[in-house]
Amino acid sequence: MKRVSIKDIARIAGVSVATVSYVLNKKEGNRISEATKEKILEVAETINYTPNKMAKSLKTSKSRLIGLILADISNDFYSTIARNIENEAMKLGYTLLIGSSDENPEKFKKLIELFSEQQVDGMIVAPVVHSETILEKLIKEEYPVVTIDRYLNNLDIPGIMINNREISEQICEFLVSKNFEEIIYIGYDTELPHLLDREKGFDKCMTSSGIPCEKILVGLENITLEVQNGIEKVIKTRSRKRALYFSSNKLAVAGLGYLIKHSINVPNDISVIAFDETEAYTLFQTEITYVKQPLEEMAAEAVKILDNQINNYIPSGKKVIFPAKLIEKKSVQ
Amino acid sequence: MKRVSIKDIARIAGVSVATVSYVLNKKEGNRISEATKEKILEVAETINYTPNKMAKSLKTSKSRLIGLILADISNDFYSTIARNIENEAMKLGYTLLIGSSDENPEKFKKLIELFSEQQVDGMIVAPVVHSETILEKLIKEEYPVVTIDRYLNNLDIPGIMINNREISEQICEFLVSKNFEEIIYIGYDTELPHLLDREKGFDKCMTSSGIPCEKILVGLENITLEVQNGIEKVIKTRSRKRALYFSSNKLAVAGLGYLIKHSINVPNDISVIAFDETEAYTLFQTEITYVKQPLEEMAAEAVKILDNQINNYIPSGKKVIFPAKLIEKKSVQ
DNA sequence: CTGAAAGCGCTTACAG
DNA sequence: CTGAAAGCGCTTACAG
Repeated sequence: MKRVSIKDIARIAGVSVATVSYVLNKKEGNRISEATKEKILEVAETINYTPNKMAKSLKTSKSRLIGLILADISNDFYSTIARNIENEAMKLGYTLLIGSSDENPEKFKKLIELFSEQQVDGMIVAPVVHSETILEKLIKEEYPVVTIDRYLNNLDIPGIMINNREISEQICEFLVSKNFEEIIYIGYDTELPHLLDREKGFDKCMTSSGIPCEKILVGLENITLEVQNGIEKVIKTRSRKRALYFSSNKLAVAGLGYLIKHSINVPNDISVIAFDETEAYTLFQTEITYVKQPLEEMAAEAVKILDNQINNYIPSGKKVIFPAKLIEKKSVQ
Repeated sequence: MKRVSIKDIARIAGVSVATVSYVLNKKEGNRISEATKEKILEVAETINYTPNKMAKSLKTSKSRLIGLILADISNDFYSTIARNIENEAMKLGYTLLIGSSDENPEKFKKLIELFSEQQVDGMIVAPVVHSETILEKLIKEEYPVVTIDRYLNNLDIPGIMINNREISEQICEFLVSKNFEEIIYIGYDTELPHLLDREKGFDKCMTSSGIPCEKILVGLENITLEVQNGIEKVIKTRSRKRALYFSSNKLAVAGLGYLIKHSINVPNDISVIAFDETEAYTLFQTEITYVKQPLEEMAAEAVKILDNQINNYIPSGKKVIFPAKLIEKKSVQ
């Protein structure tokens, strides 16, 4: 795999590497004669020249690389974010490095280090718990970083998120208005602030409404079993008009899987509302009422802010908050 | 974002950059005294040194970067592949660049060029139609490339795939053994060889069995509508014992969505068998009988072969063919 | 045990 | 209109 370089072009065309560099980068501005210009382009073409962006990056300190760290690229929700970010990044001429953290702070840190050694111009990350230290180190170095989906307390990094607490309250108010006798929140047992916000929204509304409620909180992994056991236990008590509120797509899929398996009809036997979209909902017997995050707009904004930071770094902890939307279908009655 | 370099360490520690490089890379082999070694490590730590992999790559011509090109990273099937490749690549110390081709040869070419300019050590790609030229160019340059999931005719690149034709025949034989009066294949109208293989398997078995069959072939995009119209048309004719054979997860999701919407019961009204796994199946009323590809093993093998090619390039068109497995559930009766 | 020097493939002020 | 030269941050044979 012998690479051809600007030097080869220069030699063959009988000019200096400087001249070659100027015409290849279209920075001649009338400096170079048409003749040499054509010659150089022709040689580049025939010897099949591919520019070495590493060398360029080394010289210019700009890599046109962006690092993206999400919890798990094989999760619907994150792969949709990744895809939208890919599209936006490509538009601006960036190439994407991707890594999955698996909610593991060690892995998260490892990825940050890997990407920063790789000289990415900036990163878009969904931070995990206990990743404050590594992120603080990054901002101390004025490394452009933007968070997406999640945020961490006391961390001044620009971020893109939704109005978690408010939309959660809205969901609950919506459920309250339907006169349920019991509302069950299925969430994560976690310290991630954006998830706690969803829980807080639930708590607040439930307290003020006085409707009996229950919470099933599961670990971030192996959720299927925990969710199903949780639902089973709660449902065993005497029959009531109940609603299940799933605070993520994965939780919803786990829960709906249980309902299907046990022939529990939605919404006749129980109502369901869920966070996030997923293709899986389309195969469920009942169209699911869910909370839609504007992922495309969020991705676009994340890339835009990151690009701005890359071009002109300004310390900032500004959060851009997108309103999520409750999409009413047929799973709540 | 001022970067600290090996030079800074050398200056502060009062040694040469060569010495610093040796201890940082653990290539001292007794050359360096414990004292200077410690000193260097200490300085590196305190001034927060991050190695510049680009500079290293430039010098060594090894980037430890792998480019991954799939059709669409937001598609379940591909994001699972991506995740598995990520895991394997990380184990071997590679970092992943990712891009989606959207089945578009121009985009595919663009990504290949981008990645090769970025000096990736190798690429794992799911080639699209009409991507022969760009891939041939790559192999002429002895650039390590491995295909996954798909392959192209007359293209000598190592590849990982499943036994598409054989498993498709098996599926059909399985259906034939169930005495269906009509079997309907839902596939893509495409030239992609691995998909044609699935169709050929179907054709062969159907011809020999003599059972009436039908094919619904849809374009690679906007499949939902086409699949649903196709099924609707076929189903209108007088009632028979029918089976639907979906040749991809996306087609299956589109088709099952139609069945759900029209309250067509599986397997009582119609049987269903599908290629690939997807989370969505778990929310369908009936457990879907499907073809499982060993994606984890395939990803591991792809990375392994690529790594071998990177370490010691050998022109090869060898295909590693993994057997797919028919997982019998309850959607065929 | 350690350092000076060349060089990877580029860009870009500077000089002519 | 064009080129010589320095330098980005590294590695590595070579010399001592």
